Amino acid sequence: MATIKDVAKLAGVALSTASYALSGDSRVSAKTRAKVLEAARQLNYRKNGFAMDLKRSRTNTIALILTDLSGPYYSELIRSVQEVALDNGYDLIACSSVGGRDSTAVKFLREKRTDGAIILAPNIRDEVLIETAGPRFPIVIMDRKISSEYLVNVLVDGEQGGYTATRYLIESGHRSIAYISGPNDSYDSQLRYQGYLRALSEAGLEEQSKWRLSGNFVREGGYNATKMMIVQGSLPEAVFYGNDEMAIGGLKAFEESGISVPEDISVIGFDDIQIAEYVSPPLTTIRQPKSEAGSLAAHLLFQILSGEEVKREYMLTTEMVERSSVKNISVIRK
Amino acid sequence: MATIKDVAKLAGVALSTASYALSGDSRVSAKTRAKVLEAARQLNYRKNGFAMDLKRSRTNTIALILTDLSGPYYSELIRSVQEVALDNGYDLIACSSVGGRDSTAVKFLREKRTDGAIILAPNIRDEVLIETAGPRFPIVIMDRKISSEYLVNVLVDGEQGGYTATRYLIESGHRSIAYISGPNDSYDSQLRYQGYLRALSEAGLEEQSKWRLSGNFVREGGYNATKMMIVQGSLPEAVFYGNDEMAIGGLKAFEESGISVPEDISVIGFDDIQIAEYVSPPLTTIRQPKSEAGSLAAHLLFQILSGEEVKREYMLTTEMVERSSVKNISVIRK
DNA sequence: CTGAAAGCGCTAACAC
DNA sequence: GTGTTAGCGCTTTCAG
Repeated sequence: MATIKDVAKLAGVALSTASYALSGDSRVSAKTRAKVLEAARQLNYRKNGFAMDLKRSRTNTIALILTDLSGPYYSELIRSVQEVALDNGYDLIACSSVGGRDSTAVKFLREKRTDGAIILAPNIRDEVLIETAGPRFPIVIMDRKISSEYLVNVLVDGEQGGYTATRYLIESGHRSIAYISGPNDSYDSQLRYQGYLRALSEAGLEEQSKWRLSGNFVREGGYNATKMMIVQGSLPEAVFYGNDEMAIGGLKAFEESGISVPEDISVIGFDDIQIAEYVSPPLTTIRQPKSEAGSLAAHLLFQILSGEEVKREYMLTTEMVERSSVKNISVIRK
Repeated sequence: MATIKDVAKLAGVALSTASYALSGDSRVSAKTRAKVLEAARQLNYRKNGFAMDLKRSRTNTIALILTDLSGPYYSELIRSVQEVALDNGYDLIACSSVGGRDSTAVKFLREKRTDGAIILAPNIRDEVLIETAGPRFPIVIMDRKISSEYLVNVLVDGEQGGYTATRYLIESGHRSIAYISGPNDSYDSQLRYQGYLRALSEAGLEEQSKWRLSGNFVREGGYNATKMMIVQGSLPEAVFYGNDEMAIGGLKAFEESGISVPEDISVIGFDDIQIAEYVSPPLTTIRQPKSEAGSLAAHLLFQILSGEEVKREYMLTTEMVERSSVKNISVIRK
């Protein structure tokens, strides 16, 4: 691999001149620059990124850390982060946190291979984040609330969202409402559940333990939980799925059992992933402001990087999206 | 930021001893190691990844380069690449190629910030790839066919897939079949189109130009193209969408217009993305072996990295997935 | 087992 | 304008 030294030698100039020419410094004459560029071309010279980063001690790159690089939920968010990064002239890399403490994500964090990071990976422990963040390495956390210096939280009000969803179901005349949760240790799932409970108790309704199932936030889990409810024989009037993926799994389970949504049972999801409007029936759900959250997170990172002050916590709100998976049965009741 | 030098000083040992201790070299005594580790802890020492990479001149990281970090199609593929990378003790980062020659992807490629790369980004030009690949930097290309030293192709037989899809439609009794294509410059779209044409001509059918529309491989595009066909007034008996996303958009357009699938018109997609079986009706489609392709690509990369010889090109085949969006009307014809 | 020293490839003073 | 030089932080010979 040719180095800048080789280029300088071939061009017959000093090392630094080559460096200047290559980075377009105005000091070098056009003629010299041409010579250097030509030499670089001949040698198929490629600058070594690490050497540069090491020297500069900044990378011009931020990391987006995700538990799983796949998954529909993240799509919009990634896109918005991407956009903001590009606008700011920064590069963005996505790393996965699968593998726990040996994961790429943790390694990149610990070794500070980027200038900052946005975290959406519940499996990374709080301490790692707290230890890693610093005045020269800002971190924006989107998947939980941690109060610590140098850590900024961008959150979505899941409690309110859970409350809104449940409330909507109740106002549509439903009295028995199941909640299919995400993983038990999920911050988001817990918040939504709190909201669900609040709406229930406000309406004088009691939670029934047989109607609290876990679906792990995945389609398959929603499907299984729903099947289980069906097999048990007693169905609620409505079910609130902790996210859209599980709701979609649930829809399939209902369909397979000849139970029609929303005629026989109402369904509401959470997130408003892109596919939600394409399933049948189109899914009524609680929209999370994914793009907004992503943009905000990225903007905050760049603000910190450029020395501006930002708040420690930002709370975004959800929004009800009415489609066709919930039926208003309050009239029938009368 | 504390450096290894500070650690060595605090621990009262030489620089190299600290380095050895930190990397677990067996040369240092347990006692010394403990001293060093303790000093590192006290200083909250973090090794500088770049310095290490620079010295070692390898990164232990591979890059997966995607046009768009989002999108459902990639999910499974990413997951399988991830898995193989983890198994091989390598890190994986995903970079986007949006932004063309200024994109993160191109920068990482040119500056060789990883040990190798897997490409799934049609917007990166052939030359960039050819110039970048080398004996010390293997590249696996999944989105087109390029013959060049150091470049390995992992392809899916789209022509055969397009043929199979169309053939299936014809055998189910359909005589007029539309094709909704991806972008015109898409290698994949072209291949599928070739297969479509082959099946058509083999059956003595003619392609009708009014039934060749472009949907750009996105849901919205499929929706619009379908709407356009509907507005034009004359519908084919079946439509072959270049990918599932467009087919799902099409399904929605049909539903909105009161045209029922598959009773009034048959629909077939391509890819078999996860959601395909959850839409209504469940989508009949051509399955691309996404996980297999991802695993293979990653395995090849590691084989090359460890000095093994591999073939230049690997071709994977597709598979028909029969669900409910195609109706057999051949009986009716008789 | 430990320590001194030589760079990895590059940038950025600083002197000419 | 151009060249000399001192490191960035780390690994790794090579002597002791």
